[in-house]
Amino acid sequence: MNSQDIHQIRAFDRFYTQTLHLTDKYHLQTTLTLVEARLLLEIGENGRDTAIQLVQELRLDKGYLSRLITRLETNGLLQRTPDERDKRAKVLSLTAAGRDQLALINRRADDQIRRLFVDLTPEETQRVIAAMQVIETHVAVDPQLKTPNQQ
Amino acid sequence: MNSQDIHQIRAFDRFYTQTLHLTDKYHLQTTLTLVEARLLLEIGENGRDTAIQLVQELRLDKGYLSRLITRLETNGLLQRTPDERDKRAKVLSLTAAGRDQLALINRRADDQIRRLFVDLTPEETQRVIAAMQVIETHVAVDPQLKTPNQQ
DNA sequence: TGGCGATAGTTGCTTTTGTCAACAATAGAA
DNA sequence: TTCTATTGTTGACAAAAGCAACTATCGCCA
Repeated sequence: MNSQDIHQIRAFDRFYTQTLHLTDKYHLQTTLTLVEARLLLEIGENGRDTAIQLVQELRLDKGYLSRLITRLETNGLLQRTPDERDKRAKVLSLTAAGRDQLALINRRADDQIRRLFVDLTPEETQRVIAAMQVIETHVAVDPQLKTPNQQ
Repeated sequence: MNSQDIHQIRAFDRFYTQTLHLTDKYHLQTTLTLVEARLLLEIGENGRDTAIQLVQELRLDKGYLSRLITRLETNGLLQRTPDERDKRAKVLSLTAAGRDQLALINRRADDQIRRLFVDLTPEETQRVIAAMQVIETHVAVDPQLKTPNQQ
């Protein structure tokens, strides 16, 4: 792999981060911060999450997470219910309002994707999607991801 | 563009953000924060930057930026020299130490890319790069990027 | 069974990061 | 010249994130 290749890949990285500006994708025009949106997403998709699972999946400090959850609970977006089997743990789930909020976020994210592809012909769109699949199936997962550095 | 397409694209986004974990790419194992690394990168590549240009390019608050620059200057990584033509402005440039640090960051970023591609055959690598180019040439730039929201 | 190290979550405290507004100095146009 | 816009700095503050100590519970095992 020569340095020209690396240069191109890094250029793509920059392009992708800027264009898709992944950082503010989900919480666009909601009152939620990015982390809160990610929390909602995670809890909403997975169903029965517990705080420690989120700490691992989202790589957050547990104290920080605890406060985030409290905030979302205060805002009525999720609820903590005691875990029957493990009385230390609390199972997190979205309220109806939380599901609404999540649906809104998803709709916005979908819209954003649609806008990015609006000028492409169906053929071009398919080419891009195919290209994404090529990348996804070939590029290895960075091993550093597997060694969480949070407490 | 159907919802299945959108779903795939969003899945790719998640994959890409996580795998490349773009957020901590540049400052890996250096003493610099992400923003500082981006600053160094920007100044290093562009040569004769001025604070206001960085405000626009990196979309930072100018007060915040001012302090960041001070910090990097204190650490001996860059210097401010008075602009001849505009006495309000100061031209920013890397010191030798700054260039060293930047080189280190670049080396680390390159290494990370290399690690991600290490298991691919040369042919697969070329396919991925080609796929990236397909995406890059087809996907539109998000118009929101063109309307800076910083002061 | 009960004692003990590990785990889940909360809380207080601190640091880091980012925002906002006011300000001085200079630029540039009327 | 005078007035407004621009560049950069600073102070005050708010939000985000991290660290460490603590409680309650778990689960192992002697």
